Amino acid sequence: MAEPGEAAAPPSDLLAARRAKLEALRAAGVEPFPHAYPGVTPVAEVVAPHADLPAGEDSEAVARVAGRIAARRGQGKAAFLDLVDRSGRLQLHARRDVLGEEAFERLLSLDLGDILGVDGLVFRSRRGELSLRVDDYALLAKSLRPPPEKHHGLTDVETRLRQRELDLMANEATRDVFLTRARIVAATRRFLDDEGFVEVETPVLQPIYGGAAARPFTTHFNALDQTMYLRIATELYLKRCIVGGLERVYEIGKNFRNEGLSFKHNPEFTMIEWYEAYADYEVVARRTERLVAYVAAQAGYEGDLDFGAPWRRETLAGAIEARTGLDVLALRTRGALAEGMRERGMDVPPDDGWAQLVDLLLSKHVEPELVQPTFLIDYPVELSPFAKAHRTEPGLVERFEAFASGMEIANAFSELNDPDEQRVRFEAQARAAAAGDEEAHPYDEAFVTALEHGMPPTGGIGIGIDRLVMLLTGRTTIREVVLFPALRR
RNA sequence: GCGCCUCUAACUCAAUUGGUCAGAGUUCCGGACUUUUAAUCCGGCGGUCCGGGUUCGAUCCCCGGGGGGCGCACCA
Repeated sequence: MAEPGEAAAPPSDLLAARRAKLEALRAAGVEPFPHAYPGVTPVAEVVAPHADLPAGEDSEAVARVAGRIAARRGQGKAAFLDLVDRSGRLQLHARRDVLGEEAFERLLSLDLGDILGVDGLVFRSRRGELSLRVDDYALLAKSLRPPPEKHHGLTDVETRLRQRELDLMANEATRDVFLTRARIVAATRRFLDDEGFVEVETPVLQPIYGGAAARPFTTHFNALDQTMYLRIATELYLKRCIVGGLERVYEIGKNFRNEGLSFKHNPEFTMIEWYEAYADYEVVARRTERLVAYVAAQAGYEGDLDFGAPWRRETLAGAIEARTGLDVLALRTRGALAEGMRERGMDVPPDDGWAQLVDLLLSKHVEPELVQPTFLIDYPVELSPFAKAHRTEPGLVERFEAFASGMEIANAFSELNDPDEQRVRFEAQARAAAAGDEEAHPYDEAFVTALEHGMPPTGGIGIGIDRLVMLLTGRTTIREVVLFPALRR
């Protein structure tokens, strides 16, 4: 790989040849980087109306298209070029008797990867390919580097991720993923907007982070000479919006967590959180089912996951017992649960408390089994500092997480709105922090003060958009659904 | 952070497991060709991630470094 800071410029005369052409074009009075090319029609819209045009016949339609030259097949006094734009690919037929010798030769001297605009007549070739006869053309931008291999595309994972523009250029499947991602986000907004939610924007740069168990990215605000954090969740500010009376709010945005990379973790990732007054977690669960089913349909999802409501529901404790035989609610001390785990031959991390062991059992023995969309409900309070106590089960809170394809995709609660109880929870987190838990929640007095003004009963949820996109596009790593994922340097 | 694997032309791949074998296709250059579509045909340019070491000789072996992949750890 190239050294940092140095252009990745191999000593190749491929580059010199392209630069020489650039200068030759300028010398001939051709502007290689013109300002605009108005009136372009996507090639898919050029092709669509002519499905019935017989082979070998001209239409009466002319069109202006633009895109990148992807292939060229010379024929002496004529040539075919393939033009690719966002919507598809279209064959061009250039003829010397139509263009004249100079324009024809100049067109053929262009390189693969150059951006070209064309006016021409729609026809179908003898071999049946819908094509455009080039009547006039303009170079719209000269490409000074060779594009990826035209048959095999670009396969090198590192190049695909570091130079996503080349991946998008060469691989239609990559373009499809990100177009689908855009549809998923748009459909999510549409769904919530139609149900009376207000989209808001809360601070990304925060004096105190909170709302999740994670280590933050830390930075410094020079003007105030104070430490700032990139948010790890939008939760606390959104609940302050509920206190303020907005009643139904959502935010789609990036969160940042200073944790490891994996197929399902990127340090910055997109989350939607919504909060609705007067709702509990059951109301939120039902809305989640409808939202995801709607989004999947809008994204054209045709895979094996059935997002139709209702999703399967299991209690967390029941799910663990069914798969390990351990009743974590009966083994309610660290010692008892650890003993039970050891009896079954499981390793017990020495520093984990009871709640961490429950979390471990969940992630090791339950989560991977949850392929079809499933809600796990009713979590231990120790794992859930912002969730309201369960109305009938002592020691539990009203919380669910949603899973699919063995991966968590959402986390929701009946929100804790008792400020005194919230203060107690923060104090417990502070003790955990003092004991060395780097992911304990910092005490957020501004949030508690807000709760003291009175927050209505509220249900809230966070859904990982990247993971949802993974499910709906059939990708198995988050890097395939994030345009520019985190890589070393 | 740990373990395993990996790095050959701009791109997609092959080869040697120490010795005139670093090769093919794409791209690009030159030539032929007015309905091709991985167009075809002829000729040409171009390379072993970096730094050390062993050796008569290293792309191949050893050490160190860098990038990447997978797994683990971490991570609601």
